[in-house]
Amino acid sequence: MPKSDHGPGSAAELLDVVVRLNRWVTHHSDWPLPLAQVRVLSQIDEWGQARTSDLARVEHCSQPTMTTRVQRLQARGWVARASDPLDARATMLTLTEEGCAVLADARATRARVLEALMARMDAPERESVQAATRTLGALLDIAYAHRRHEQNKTP
Amino acid sequence: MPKSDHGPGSAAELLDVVVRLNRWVTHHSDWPLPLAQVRVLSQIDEWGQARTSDLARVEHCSQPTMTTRVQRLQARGWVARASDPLDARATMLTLTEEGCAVLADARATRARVLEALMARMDAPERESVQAATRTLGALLDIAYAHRRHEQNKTP
DNA sequence: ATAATTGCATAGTCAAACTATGTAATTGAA
DNA sequence: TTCAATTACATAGTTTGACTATGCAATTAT
Repeated sequence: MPKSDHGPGSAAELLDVVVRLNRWVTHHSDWPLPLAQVRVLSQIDEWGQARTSDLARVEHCSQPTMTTRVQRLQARGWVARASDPLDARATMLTLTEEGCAVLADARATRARVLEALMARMDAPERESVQAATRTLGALLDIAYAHRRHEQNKTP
Repeated sequence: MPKSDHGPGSAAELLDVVVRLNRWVTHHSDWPLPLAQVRVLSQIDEWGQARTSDLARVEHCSQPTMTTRVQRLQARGWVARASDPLDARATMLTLTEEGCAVLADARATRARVLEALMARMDAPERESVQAATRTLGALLDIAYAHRRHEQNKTP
C-alpha cells in the first residue's frame, strides 16, 4: 500500500491511474524504437505537417535537439521535408508512407497489449471503458480549447 | 486532422487519449526536477520499499543506470537504504519524509493543472470523470492481477 | 535600406545511459 | 562441507544524446 494517498475521484487519482496505465502498457509492449522518436512521428501525424521548432516546443526539448531527431527520422525515410512556400526559412515536415506505417505499427503494438486486458472484461465493463475514453476525450477538448486563451505568456 | 485514425471506443483510442492527457499535464506544469527521478520516487512509494534491480526493470533501464539514479536520490536525502535482513546482498530502498514530501508536491503540482481543467466542467461532467477514473482503476486491477500469471517468462 | 527578428543548422561541452566487469552474499550439488 | 553457479549491487570506460552558444539565411519592422 502506498504511503501517500488521495481522495477518491480526485484529479490526482485520475493522473495516477493514467500514468500507471501508460507505464503498464509501455512495459508490456516491447518496441525496439526510442519512444521519443515515435512521439515525434505522432505529433507530425496529429498536425498533418509541422515545423522543427513547433515539435521542439511540444516535446519539451531544445530546437537543436529536435533538429537532430528529425534528421534521424528523415534518414530512416519516415519524415519528408519540403520548403514552406510562404516562408523560405521554414521547412514543413510530413510523414512518408513508411513513417505512417511505422507509427501505425507502434500504435497497434501498444493497442494489442491493452486489448488483451480488455478481453478479460465482460461487456458492461468494456462499455464503461468506452465511456471513459469519451469522457477523457472531452477533457482533452477543453484542454486544447483552453490552450488558445493563454498563448501570449511571458517567456 | 491526423492521417491515421482508429475506430471509436477502441483500445488504441484510449491509449491515444491517455498519452495526450499525460503530455498536456506535463507540458502545463513546470517542474524543475527530472521526471525520471520522480517516477522512481513514485515506484518506491507504490511498493513501500523496493530493490535497485526491481526499479530498473519497471523503469526500463539498466541496473547500473538505476544505481546512479538512486544514488542521486539518496544524496538529496529523499531515499534511504537499509540492508535486507533476509538477504545481505540486497538493499531495501524506502522514501524518507522529505522524499514523500517531494513526491506529494510533484503530484499536487500536476493535479492542480488537471483541476483547473475540471473546474471548467459542469457537475455531471465531473461525475463522468470520476466514473472514468474508477473504470481505468478497474482496468489496472486486471493488469496487476494478470501480471502474476506471467512472471515466469523466458528472458 | 538597414536593423531586429525568426527558423533552422552546426560546433563544442557535458550529463547520462549502456556494456562489461568486479565483489560480496546466497544457493545448490557433489 | 566445499566449491561452482547464481544473484544483487557497484564501478570503469565508452558512447549516445541533450544542451548552450553561435552562425547563416529569410523575413519583418522602422
